[in-house]
Amino acid sequence: MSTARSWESSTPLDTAMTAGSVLPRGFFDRSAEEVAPALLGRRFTRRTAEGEVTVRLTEVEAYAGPLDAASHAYRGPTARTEVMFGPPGHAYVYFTYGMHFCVNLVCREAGTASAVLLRAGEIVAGEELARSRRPRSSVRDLARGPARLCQALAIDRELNGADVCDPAGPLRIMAGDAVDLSLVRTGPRTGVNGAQDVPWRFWIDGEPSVSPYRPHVPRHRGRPTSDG
DNA sequence: ATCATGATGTTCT
DNA sequence: GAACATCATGATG
Repeated sequence: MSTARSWESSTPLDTAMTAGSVLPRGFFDRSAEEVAPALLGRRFTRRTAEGEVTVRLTEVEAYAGPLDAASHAYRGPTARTEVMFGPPGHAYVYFTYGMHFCVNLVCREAGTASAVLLRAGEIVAGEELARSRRPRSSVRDLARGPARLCQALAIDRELNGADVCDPAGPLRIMAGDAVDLSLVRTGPRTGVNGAQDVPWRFWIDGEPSVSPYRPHVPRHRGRPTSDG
């Protein structure tokens, strides 16, 4: 088949790298659906003055550009999506639902919008700091979901555009630790209102930190009613 | 476990 | 004005 699981043929670009280095920018210079499964299992580290928190990525989602009705970049560049149209290897952070942030890693060359949403991870370092940021959360739920992950890692709009391939930067994606592709599962994306059938959600089989699948349900804001 | 709903502000129409 | 790449909470099984 020409279409089935074409991402499986992608080759790791970091086999010769040591565990302490970041992924090279070239890793991101290909389509989001190729990059997404290759990110699973890798370490993603946030540094602040308080210390570092690291997650092992367990769930991601790919978004393409103008051909993907679910992508923020579908209708062309705007002030919000400017970073998505920029060079690869940078963080696209957006604010949603009036209170949450989500983070993507930008793929492909400048001018072509494509990105991978980081949906969930397992905390592997800095758990105490992560718990202080989400004091009511169980350990399992600390980074289980895209907005929770941003909370645990203290990611907000200040990090929009941050270079995740910069080894000295506040956000780093590390080389190494990729999971074997035999452990990768795929399915429809979560929480999107268009192109839901594209199987561009990727996760590691059996991981407790993977978020439960919910079909998207549009809801309008509650209105005051005249009868109370 | 699932389901329903309120919270909240930015972006785009 | 409506939608939003969501989460916490409370009800229910």
